[in-house]
Amino acid sequence: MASEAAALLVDDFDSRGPIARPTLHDAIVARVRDMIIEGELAPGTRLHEGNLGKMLGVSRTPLREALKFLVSEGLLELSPGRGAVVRQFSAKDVHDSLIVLGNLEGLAGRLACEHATDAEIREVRRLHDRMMDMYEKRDRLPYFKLNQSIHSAILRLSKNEALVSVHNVLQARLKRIRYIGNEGPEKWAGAVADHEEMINALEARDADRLSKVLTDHMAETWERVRNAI
Amino acid sequence: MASEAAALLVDDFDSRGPIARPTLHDAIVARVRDMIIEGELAPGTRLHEGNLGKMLGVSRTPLREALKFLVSEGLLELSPGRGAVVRQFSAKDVHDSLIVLGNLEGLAGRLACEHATDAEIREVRRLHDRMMDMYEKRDRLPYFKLNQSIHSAILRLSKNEALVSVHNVLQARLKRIRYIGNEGPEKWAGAVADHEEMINALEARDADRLSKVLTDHMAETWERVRNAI
DNA sequence: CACAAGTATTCTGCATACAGAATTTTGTTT
DNA sequence: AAACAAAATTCTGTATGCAGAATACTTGTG
Repeated sequence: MASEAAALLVDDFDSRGPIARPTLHDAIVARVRDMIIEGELAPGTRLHEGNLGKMLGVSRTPLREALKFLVSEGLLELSPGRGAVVRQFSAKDVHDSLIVLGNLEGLAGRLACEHATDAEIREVRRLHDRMMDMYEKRDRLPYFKLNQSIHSAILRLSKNEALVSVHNVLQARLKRIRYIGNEGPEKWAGAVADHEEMINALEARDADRLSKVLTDHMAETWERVRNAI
Repeated sequence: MASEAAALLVDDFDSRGPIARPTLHDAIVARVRDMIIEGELAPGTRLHEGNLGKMLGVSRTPLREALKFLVSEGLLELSPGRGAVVRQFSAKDVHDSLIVLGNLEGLAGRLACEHATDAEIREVRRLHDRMMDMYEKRDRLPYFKLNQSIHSAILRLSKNEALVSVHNVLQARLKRIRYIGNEGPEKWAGAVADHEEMINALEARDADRLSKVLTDHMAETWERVRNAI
């Protein structure tokens, strides 16, 4: 039973090495998180433990544990006596989060200039160039994904676990909104210009410049996204 | 049964108004969090669901849900097949977290200068003066608590929910360490001087100055705490 | 026909039961 | 006495059962 249920969710995994193998808990969390981010579970939706559990092929117990986890991440809200609800973010919530994200990315950029190796920076450059290719072709989805990768990479290069972790939490809350909020051509061009400056600043290890670009870039993200809320 | 268990943990609560009344879940989370922060559950301790549950007067189901919540907060780690363990923070973890906290408080100060009302700033001044009284008397515990209140107040005055929430998470992770890490007289004096500058900058609504003091103050916190790890 | 009260149903929150993994204890051999 | 193997025990992970709250439905009344 346990293994049957797990089979539906947990990918096969050859367990060499001491790496923690994915648990059912992790799989449920990841799955429900994706359902929220991709809009399958719209904000305000009340999560029905019975149905959702049947849908995922797990019983209520591990599902409820996963939901509590997502409550702590801020993706769900708990309404006592009536279970979990997909959290609604107001325009102010989004704006506030973007301000914090901008600040965190600014800090990450600063630290990355200090701690990244040359090889790591070259790797970001490769991501950047591939992203620019996609921009030339106006191929939105791969552009979007590479864009995300570049930001994640800069976070990772800060070599600051705590920073990565809080950034991820905030990022996850907004992912859905940023996913819908697709800018027009003019704004897209602006974003691309920002990215040119980012990679240049990183290669020059100019912490102040990189930090500023990243923070400002996030402020512009608000402009791109605000009317999509 | 449910109500009996709840009685052990959940304070009595007259339920007028639409304020969410504390649930057993919240009570367990708060209780275990406190046990970790106060060192009753030392880092590395493996949490025994049976014992801990009996101790708190709740069954394993809601306890496990609470533990998952605390895992997401970063206070516990999950070791598949062997339950939850109180997370150990390395010196680097603490340092990294303090850097992020410093940045967040800096941002909070900047925003507080913008958004706080005069009355709110006067309220912080009152906290500050009371704290200085406690410093004169060298009364450490109330000093410590007032100190925390001032920092929380500045966060709150930023009027940025997302900022408050990520700050709280990081703060909780370090609370235990900061609680032990009691500085000597020289460093204490330095911290007090920082606080003088903070309140002055806030009253002058000098965002740059307040932001800088807060960030630097956190860097000094590292010096005060580093040998306690 | 609208609406309120009472009833039936559904759903959450918690407790318990059970299987299998992890750990400890015990026994045996060298 | 040390080291290994096997058995017994404990503990986690999951499923299920049950009580009470929340919701939907039904029926009676103005």
